Amino acid sequence: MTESGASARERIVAGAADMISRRGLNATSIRETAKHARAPLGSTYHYFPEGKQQLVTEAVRYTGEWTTRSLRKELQAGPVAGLLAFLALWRKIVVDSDFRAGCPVLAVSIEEPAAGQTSAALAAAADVFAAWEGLLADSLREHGVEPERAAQLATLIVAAVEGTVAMCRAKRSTEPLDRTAEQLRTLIRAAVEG
Amino acid sequence: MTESGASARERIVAGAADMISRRGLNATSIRETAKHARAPLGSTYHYFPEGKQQLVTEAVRYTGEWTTRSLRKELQAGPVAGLLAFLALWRKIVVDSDFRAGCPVLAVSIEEPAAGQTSAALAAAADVFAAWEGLLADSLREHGVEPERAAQLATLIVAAVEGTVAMCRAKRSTEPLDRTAEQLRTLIRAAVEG
DNA sequence: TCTTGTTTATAACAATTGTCATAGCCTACA
DNA sequence: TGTAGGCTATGACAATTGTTATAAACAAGA
Repeated sequence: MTESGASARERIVAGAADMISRRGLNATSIRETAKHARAPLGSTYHYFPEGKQQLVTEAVRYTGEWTTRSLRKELQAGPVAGLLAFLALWRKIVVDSDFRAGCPVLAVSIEEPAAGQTSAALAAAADVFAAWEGLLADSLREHGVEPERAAQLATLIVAAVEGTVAMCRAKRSTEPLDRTAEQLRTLIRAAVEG
Repeated sequence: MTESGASARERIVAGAADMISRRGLNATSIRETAKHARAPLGSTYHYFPEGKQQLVTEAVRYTGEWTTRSLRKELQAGPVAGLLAFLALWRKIVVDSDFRAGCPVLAVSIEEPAAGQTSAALAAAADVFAAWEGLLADSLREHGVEPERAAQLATLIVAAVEGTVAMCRAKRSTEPLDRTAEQLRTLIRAAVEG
């Protein structure tokens, strides 16, 4: 295994996730992904013999893993802290990219799979959403929120964050994030205390 | 002016909006848009001399117009009724398309404009979001919600709905919409009554 | 050193993309 | 009837797409 910094394979996956988060799924070509990772095109099909579908699926999972790790860690300080960290994570991506990048999981979710077949990448996206919701719902329940309300709130939080990030990109402003953050924070606080 | 049902121009715009809502911006080609509208490719560049950029921009505005019209009408019965109608509108699109279609405005928002230039379509998307937020915030204020809270709530609602539609597509289920609907409804009710 | 398996390097393929040009049709008005 | 202008039809262009094939370079173990 040849290493140069991270492995070439990992660089390709991470680069694909970044490019998908900017341009969307279909506008991200394997050639440019390889170039972006300074890996040759041949290597891409060596590492991902099932082609683009496989690469995209792994990119979604990759994004899911590190965001989930971050969310789980921050939730140890309670649901409000977890929410704020989750928001901060996406805010950084949006701001650092000058409003050009967002969430690759969302990007994959809104591009129709090719005719007839169900997409592995889409299933991976659903899993990531479910993981986030699960972590948030668990934390809320641990802080006294009844199960059904916790599940509803978790879904609302994930959906609102994803939608807000997209709105920030369109408006080229972080104001939507500020507003959503404020409302979600008071909402969680009320649920936990009530 | 040759009419066949709606004008060819309008058919092209509406078809483009539908295709973008399924496949995303970059995967929607002008050729297929024309075919989908049963219009010749030549006509597309006749009606939209500025090319794809213009067509996409008009598709976003088109979507914005009829959703805004619907939202404004339903809000006359109060903010909760408006919310429910807004949710029902998107639910119908998601369900009728077997979880393949979503919101074209969101789709345009998350695909990076070509290097350096700012995209007219992206600006149109921002306008649509702002229009929805404005209508919701106005209604909330009219029902006694203080201005800042109304604005925050309006942003949260739009973001949550957009995010939820995407989650429904990934999961191939309307459950996210059910959960979000429930939470947003009680949230609005509390704000209006409080 | 020789050999085996991983990685890279190139080239080619059919298909599709946005865009443009040009020639024809076809309707409406004089 | 004729003529102008909106619309259609068709074809071409360079570029890019996903994918496959093939051969060279390379690494490490025998």
